[in-house]
Amino acid sequence: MSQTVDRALSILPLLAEGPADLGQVADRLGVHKSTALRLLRTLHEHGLVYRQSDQRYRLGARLFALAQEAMENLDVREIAHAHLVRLNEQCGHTVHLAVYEENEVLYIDKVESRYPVRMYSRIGKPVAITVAAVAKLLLADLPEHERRALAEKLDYPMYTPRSTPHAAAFLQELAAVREQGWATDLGGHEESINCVAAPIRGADGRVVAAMSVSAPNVVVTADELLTLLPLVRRTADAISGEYSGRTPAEPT
Amino acid sequence: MSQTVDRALSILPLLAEGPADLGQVADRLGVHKSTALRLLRTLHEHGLVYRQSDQRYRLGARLFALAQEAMENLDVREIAHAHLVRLNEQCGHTVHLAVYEENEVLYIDKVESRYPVRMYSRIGKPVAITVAAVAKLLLADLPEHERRALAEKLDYPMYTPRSTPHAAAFLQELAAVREQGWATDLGGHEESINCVAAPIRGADGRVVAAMSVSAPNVVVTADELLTLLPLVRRTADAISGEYSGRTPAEPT
DNA sequence: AGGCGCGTTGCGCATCTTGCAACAGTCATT
DNA sequence: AATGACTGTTGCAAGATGCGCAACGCGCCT
Repeated sequence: MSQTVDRALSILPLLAEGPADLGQVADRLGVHKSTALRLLRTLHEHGLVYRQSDQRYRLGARLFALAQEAMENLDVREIAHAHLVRLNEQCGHTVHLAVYEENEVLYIDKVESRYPVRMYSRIGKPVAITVAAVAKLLLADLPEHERRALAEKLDYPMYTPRSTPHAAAFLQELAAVREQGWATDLGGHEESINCVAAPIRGADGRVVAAMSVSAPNVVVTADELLTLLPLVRRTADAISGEYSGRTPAEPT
Repeated sequence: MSQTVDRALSILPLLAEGPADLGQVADRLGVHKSTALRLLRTLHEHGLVYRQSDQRYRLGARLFALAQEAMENLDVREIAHAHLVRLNEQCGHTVHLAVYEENEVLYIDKVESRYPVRMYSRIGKPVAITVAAVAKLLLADLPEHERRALAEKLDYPMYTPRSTPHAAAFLQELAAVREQGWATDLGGHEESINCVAAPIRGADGRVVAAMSVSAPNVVVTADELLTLLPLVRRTADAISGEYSGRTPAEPT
């Protein structure tokens, strides 16, 4: 809506792919070099862009700081963290917390497994939305039309033979998840990794976040992991209670 | 330099403090509501800003994704990661990788301790620049005038009695670090936590990153931690060699 | 030396942004 | 139920602001 800002912001994803010099930026924006220069300068002043020694531009440090601050300010995250740690102490596996936002599901907290074999994931990284257990819970709670629209729009990459293959299957899965109130991912993303997840609800019953426990086959079988379901659900409910203000946590 | 972009970007740190509604944003920017609205819309389209259910604005998901991508593209990080993991396997403690950029030092990678007691830190979080071992190494390598200017400008918070108290002491410490080629932080940030750090150098000998091993007193004493110094330095040198192209790592 | 490529600057024109004023919802109050 | 206050939203005209051009400076390679 605002041309100048629009152009300036378009630089960011472009630089996310890797460093670029002034000419490249100007070209890919379709503007004159002098224009690109002024935009980059402004971005630079705000620390969103960094000029490395070879004069090329990279994304800057303030971006990390911003993302960090933003994350710390999420109320769910703050409330949930202690519960996640406790759950990790009890079962030892990797625990994740995720939220849905604008067609994406992303991890906003994580407690690492205490077993030597760990799964790869990073806070802030968008989740494999068609297969992850937490994603299923978050999407299952969207209003009907929004859910359908999103499902149609998504790609369905076959990470493994057990990945969700297409929109129809996904919507069916979401319906089931919505019914049962919990979700799993059994080798749908990485062949040897299973997850169990439960929803965290706000005062109005809407799902505001989802949490999961993940573990590789080599540590526990899928069946063994499923025995943790009650524990996971109890933890999620405890967080829900505290988040919606029903259970006043210990004062801070 | 570009007014519109400047204003738009000023919204981000503002929202980082917490959600705000249109009026608040307009006020703090000192512009008309309609102006603020258009800026927010543009930010929204790019996903940098999210509109939560109560209509207030928050920082958006794409910000995380961008920060994430930016991090993944740092060459040092990519090269170093395997080495950090190996070091962690050997000593079991928390391993950090940090870089300097525009007056800040920030962690760009981390391998968690395998001991139950862990220190708190997060990738992307700015480091306590006046006390952290990695910060000392990175700043010690700055050109004389820049180093001095920065030292004068910094705050020197007394996290503990052993924190660096003022610029003079800091500059002296940096000189020593520069000489010996490694650095420590013995309880300068958290009373019970010690770190040993070593520099990673590019082909031209400049310090491009720094890595450290950290452990709380309850796990190993400072003296015991210091016995790891040779190992840390060897790891750092290995990364330096690979980064500067001298040691061609296994092909990707 | 010469030429090429890149980043940088000043400037006039036109565009895009701005603030206004009026409108449309939503909620609380009377 | 009607009133008022509040917030977010739209169309518009005036002019400040960002735009591309062309020329310059600089380092690098031939």
